[in-house]
Amino acid sequence: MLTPSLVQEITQLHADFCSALADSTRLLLLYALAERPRTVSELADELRLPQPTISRHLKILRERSLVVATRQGMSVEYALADERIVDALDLLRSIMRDRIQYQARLVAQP
Amino acid sequence: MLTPSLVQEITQLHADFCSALADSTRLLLLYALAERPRTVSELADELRLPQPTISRHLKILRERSLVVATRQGMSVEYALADERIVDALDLLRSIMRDRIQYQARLVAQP
DNA sequence: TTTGCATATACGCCTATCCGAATAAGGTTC
DNA sequence: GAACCTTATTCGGATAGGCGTATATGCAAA
Repeated sequence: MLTPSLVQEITQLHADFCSALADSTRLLLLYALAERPRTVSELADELRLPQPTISRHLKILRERSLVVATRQGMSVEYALADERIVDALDLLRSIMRDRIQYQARLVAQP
Repeated sequence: MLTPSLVQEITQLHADFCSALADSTRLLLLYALAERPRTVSELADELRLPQPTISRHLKILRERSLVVATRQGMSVEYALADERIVDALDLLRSIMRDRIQYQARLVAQP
């Protein structure tokens, strides 16, 4: 049953997390930060994207508490706010992989 | 390291799943279907949304293999394609809950 | 085959979001 | 405090995605 409180929580889940995950650049940022914290310019170098683009995406991730920022001297270091975020993404990836395998098996059927 | 194949996979993860999850109506549909399969009109009743709206969202979920459709007499029954989809969403929900608790604790600090 | 129910699609409009380019803001170093 | 480095923001234009309404399609029962 979709109780009002569940509806409310799912609405917030969308507003906070899911809509933030709906951009491939932001997914790449999260995976890059899953390895280790990085500064803005490091991220811009690694993703080969303009620095303003990176900053804009980091702002969205920061506002929704997916990443945290700490100043380190002249630069700002970003890190994942919760390691489990990539766990959730990895779970989706394995679902996706299994689906592809299943579809490939269907095609291979005589 | 963001290897080309990882970048490729994440790009597809976004295109297939994450962008499909970036709508609160679709999240509600997935949670409704997590309980039990339902027909289009049942879903429209439960979410109190127009039938074309439900059909449009179901099409998106179906195209990305998040749900599967089977005809049952005069109506069409939809079901989750993989139960783990809601597991991933539930993981995100618990991250969200923990974050809220953490922030509440910060505010409560003297 | 005609009628009717359930679902799917088309169209037009509106809003949200992304990007590139330019510029501002915040710290650090000298 | 002036110059510099890093990061953040703003602006305009382009695009994608959502919704309501109307309508089409697909089965099924008679």
